[in-house]
Parts: sequence; structure tokens; C-alpha cells
Amino acid sequence: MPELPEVETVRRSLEPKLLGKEIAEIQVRRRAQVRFPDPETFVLELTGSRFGPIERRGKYLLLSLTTAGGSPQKLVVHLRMTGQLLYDETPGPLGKHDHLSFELVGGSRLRYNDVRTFGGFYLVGPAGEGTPAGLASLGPEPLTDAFEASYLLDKAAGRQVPLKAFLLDQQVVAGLGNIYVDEVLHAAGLLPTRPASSLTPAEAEQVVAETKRILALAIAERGTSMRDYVDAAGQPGGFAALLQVYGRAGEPCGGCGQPLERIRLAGRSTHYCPQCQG
DNA sequence: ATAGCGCCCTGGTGGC
DNA sequence: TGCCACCAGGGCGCTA
Repeated sequence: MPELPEVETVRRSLEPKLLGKEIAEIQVRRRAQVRFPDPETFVLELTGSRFGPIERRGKYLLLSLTTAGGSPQKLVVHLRMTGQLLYDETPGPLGKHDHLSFELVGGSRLRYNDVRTFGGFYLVGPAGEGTPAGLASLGPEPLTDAFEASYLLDKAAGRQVPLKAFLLDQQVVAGLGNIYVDEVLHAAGLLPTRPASSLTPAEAEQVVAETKRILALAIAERGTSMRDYVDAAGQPGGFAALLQVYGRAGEPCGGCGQPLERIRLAGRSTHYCPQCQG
């Protein structure tokens, strides 16, 4: 399940492969994967375009392209649960879950594979039309100075939602998902059920500091691979071995030795230590 | 406005 | 090649 570190790893692994490559042909094998505009226009507009730099915002990838005529284009991709962007130097046959294929001049290929088909492509128009609503309303990037304690306290004021749901909210901070929220709350020593409005200034400092530390470490490890996640070269990340609570219910807490617990919160499985986070 | 819940989708797993 | 309920969860749409 790609969250910020996984999407950043895809960005880093994909950008050098795609930079300067021209799209020769596009196959849309599952139309619903193209969210905007209609698949025919999508193919028409992008065929013949050339890839430029790739940016990331939260869990969104923003691929810059230039048309043959020199006009800039922006292709937005969200991988959701099981989406994978894979670069094939020597393309083989497409598989059951390969929903989009961009054949590149020179013989390589950019392939989109998505078992659960939740991901999506948006070719954003020059005036921003087609921009996914979630991208337009994203909160600050957690690894920038805009994400700091006073901001978080301000956002938390009056919010009765559990901290778990609060940090999962992409309008609060961009890029955290189920795995990293559990890790951050454990590292900060806060119960995921605590109302957001109960955060003290010192606790907000802890949340911000641990978010930055954990995300930076996870990026350095090239992300977390539980089931599906791989980078553009098909390589898994190494952070799963460093997870302290996610997926470890019943195991002893690394801090105090008490068994870790798992509950259902905000519609998500939630892992925590009742002692360290009490 | 906020909070909570169902839905989308497929494959893996575990119980019987 | 046994069958089936359940779980995984990001974002969105709906309700109160």
C-alpha cells in the first residue's frame, strides 16, 4: 500500500528511466483506470509527448511531459492500494493486471499494473481541469518546514476525531497512510484513540518530529513492502523489517515488552502498545 | 461545519 | 479443482 515513502521511491526510480523518452503508443486495456479525460482524448493528447521531471505531492505522482509542439502537460497518477508503475527495458507480454501500457521510442515500456484497480490517471488540462479533488486540497508536505507543531495544533483545535483518523486525513498532512500513522503514534507515545483536540504543544512537537524521522528513514530504506509494493524496477523496500507496531499484534513491544494490540479504528486496522502509548 | 460508515476491487488466508 | 467468509485500505460519497 504505497504511502509517501513508497511513492517517493517510485518517483526516484522512475524519473531517470523516463526522462527524455518519447511515447510512441499507448494501450488502455482497462478504461476505468483513466479518470480524466476520456481514454480516447487521453491517448491522443499523450502520444508523441516526451517525459520531463517527475514530482510527488503527498501520495500523488506528477509527471511532466512536453508535446511534440512544445506545450507542457501534467499527468497525475495515484497508485492507491496495489498500483505499480513499472519500467520495462525489454518488454514482455502484458499480464492480466497490466491495465495501461506506454510503449516508448527506443523499445522500452512504462507499464501500469494494479490488481485491485483502485488507482487512476489524470491528464490535467492547462487551466488545471481534471485535477483530482484530493490533490487540490492536500495539507502540507510532512518533510517541509510548513509541517510544524503550531500548524498541527491549530488544525487539531476542536477536532474530536481520534488521532489515528486525524493523521490519516490528507488535508491535515499529505502522504501518511495506515502503516506510518501507527508507527508515528507509537514513536510519539500517543494512543491512537485520543481525540485530536487533546494534543498538547509538547505532544504535537513529538508527532511532527517522529513523522519526519520515520518518513525520512523509510525513504532511505526505499519504502515498506508488506504484500504488493515494489519500485519502478520491481524491487521491494526494506522498511518492513524496521516496523515497530504495524503487523506485529501479539508480539512484544520493543519499548516495554508488553504484547502489542490491534483494534479497528477509523475503519482501519490499528496497532499500538497499551503501555507505551497509554 | 464535523464524524462515521459503506463502497469500490481482487487475491490470500483460515476455518470447516 | 473444496467452498466460502473475511480481510487488506485510500479516497470519495453519503448521512445525520
